[in-house]
Amino acid sequence: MNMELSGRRKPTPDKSQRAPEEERDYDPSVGIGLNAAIVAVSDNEPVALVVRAEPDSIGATDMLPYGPFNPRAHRTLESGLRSWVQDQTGLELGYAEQLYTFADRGRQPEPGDTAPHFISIGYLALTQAIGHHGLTDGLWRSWYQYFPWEDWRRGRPEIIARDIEPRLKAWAEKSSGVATSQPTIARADRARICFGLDGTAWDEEKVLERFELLYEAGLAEEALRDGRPTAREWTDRPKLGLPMQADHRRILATAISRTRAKIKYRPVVFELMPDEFTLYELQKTVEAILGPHLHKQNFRRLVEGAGLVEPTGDVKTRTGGRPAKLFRFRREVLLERPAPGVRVSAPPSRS
Amino acid sequence: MNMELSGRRKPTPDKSQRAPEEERDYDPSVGIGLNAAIVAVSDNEPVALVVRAEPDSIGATDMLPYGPFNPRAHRTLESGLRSWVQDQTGLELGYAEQLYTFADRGRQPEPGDTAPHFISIGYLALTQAIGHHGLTDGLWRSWYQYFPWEDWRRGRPEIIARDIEPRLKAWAEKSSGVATSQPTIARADRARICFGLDGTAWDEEKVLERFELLYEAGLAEEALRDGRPTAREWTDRPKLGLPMQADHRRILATAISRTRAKIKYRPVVFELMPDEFTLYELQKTVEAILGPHLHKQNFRRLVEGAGLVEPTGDVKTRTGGRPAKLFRFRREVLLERPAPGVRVSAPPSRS
DNA sequence: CCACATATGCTCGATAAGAGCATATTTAGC
DNA sequence: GCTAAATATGCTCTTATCGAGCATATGTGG
Repeated sequence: MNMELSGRRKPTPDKSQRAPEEERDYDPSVGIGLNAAIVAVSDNEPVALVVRAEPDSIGATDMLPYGPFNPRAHRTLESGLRSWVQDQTGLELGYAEQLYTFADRGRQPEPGDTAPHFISIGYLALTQAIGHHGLTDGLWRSWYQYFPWEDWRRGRPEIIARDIEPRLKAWAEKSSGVATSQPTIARADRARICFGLDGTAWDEEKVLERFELLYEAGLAEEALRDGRPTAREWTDRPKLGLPMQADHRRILATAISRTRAKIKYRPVVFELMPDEFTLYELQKTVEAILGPHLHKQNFRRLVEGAGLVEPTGDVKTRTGGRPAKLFRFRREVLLERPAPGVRVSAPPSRS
Repeated sequence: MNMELSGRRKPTPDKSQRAPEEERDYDPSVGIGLNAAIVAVSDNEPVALVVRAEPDSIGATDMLPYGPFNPRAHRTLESGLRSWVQDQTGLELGYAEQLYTFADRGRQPEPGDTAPHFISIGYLALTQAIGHHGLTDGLWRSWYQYFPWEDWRRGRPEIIARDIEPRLKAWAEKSSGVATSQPTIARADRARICFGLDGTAWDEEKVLERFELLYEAGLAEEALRDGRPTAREWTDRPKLGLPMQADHRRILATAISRTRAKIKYRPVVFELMPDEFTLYELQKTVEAILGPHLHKQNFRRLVEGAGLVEPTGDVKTRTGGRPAKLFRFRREVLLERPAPGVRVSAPPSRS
């Protein structure tokens, strides 16, 4: 390959600032897709906004709202994303942040050297769960339908011990063939760490690692579609979550990872809440995302003590007991300290 | 724009999986650049590997190793990056992770609708500081040369009170003109939070936010180059750090942010260390990156207590005092708990 | 009016973190 | 060789934080 960037040896020409890029051999057959994982919590269920492919077409799967990045029409990646989401679903995004850029060859159907390549730039958006009215298209679907093993709200999900653990163990047995002198972590160890097997603690943030492991082991339907070698014996296996189009499930997994991580150190839960809410509703929203149950009194102390909320003065009655005070988010905290999140520690794992 | 993705309304054609992307209007004039912020610590100085443009050419600036992504030659983004770095500098990368994808129009010289657009995918690599031998090109340069206000190792850097604070205050005075009914944070507040003004605590992780603020205020040389409106009165101002080519300084800022954050919760310091090291050397490396001085005894307790290291049995003499035990990284921790980092808390800010 | 459910305030003990004291072992200078 | 200085290392003490439980307040439904 060329070395033209080694400016010290070989001076770049006059128009120095741009020059290097223009001189390179560059492949124009790369498309750039913007993908949005739009997350909300509706009735204590964390949901993502998906668009359905035609149900009766073969291989129809859900997909995230997405569209190509057009540098002429879009000033920034994020504005391009917002415009696509608006067009496809009618939703106007609030909070949004970039997640990751995916480009693995082979992570799309019909791979091959001749196929044009696509890069997916994934975004995470947090919003309130507005009803299906207001949406021109798309629907809210629980993210646990795509990742049932992530739902620990009622204890350790059965699917892990029943469907995942035995298959991962089998996959780990026939090790990767390649000599493993490398410092790569052994398959069995990866499985144990990712899924909390053999007494290892469950880390709710490892959503992406878990999905990647299942994909690699040929246990995600997308692996079959992509023609991965290990996927041949797959057909008789139970579905491990709903598949999605292209690499969208991977993007959604990244979104869940990020959401679970960020909720702990930045006040992002409030993007998911209505203007006024009770502390218990707030707690339930956090639990919907993180899984385990939290200690109610300590949660109160934490949230109030951090100055994240202020009482509105009103109360919410008909809660089945003593009326709950209503609170609102104190936006001012963003101006104070480096605004903390809802720090919670996982309870002793109930496996 | 088109709505062809709304599959529920308008069925996608037969080859359903690929179809939507191919039908879109997609602009092929987008180049994809891979940029590497390669970080090491040499003699207690955090350094990045940069390639110098010809010194006597006009506007010559440092740049990060980079090259275009070529989907035919590169299986993944990361492998493409490794290959570019190897070609340009002779360095073989170890640890690498993706940082962010930048694409703002206007964040490059000669912007305009006719100019081709480039997307920069930034990567962070951590490595040992090998000598300049072994490098075919490029040099290690302290990252504090690009961001002098980030160097808190000898207390609060003077440049903040002398050069930055007054200019940011002036910039905040003539507010953004646009009516600020929006919940956007006021300029003065942003400056205060980013740079720890008026008694606000310094957050060493806000490296990117600080640089973005300086750019926006027209105080970064790149802003002048990009023809930003506020940059007109800039010429008589002192340089605030060395500028870099294109948006490379922004990528480096992101890399520093990520490094500072990650070192606290993942054992990534060890990527920067030789195989054997003393605890004091380890501490000095952490301090080079994070800035403030740490309490030596507690640092020992923390690192040893977390099981991150094990003694080799040897000692290092001629340290100027009692010989220090040598340690090595216990790679096994990666197989145990979700492997913690070197948790450190900032000492009371010495402002 | 009572049983019950939820909301909310407060305390207690375990643990981890910040800070300092004390001791060990070397090098440098006389 | 002896001593001062420098660094390494172990231990203790205090304080902040967190998990957990008890107690009380104030509604709803029968």
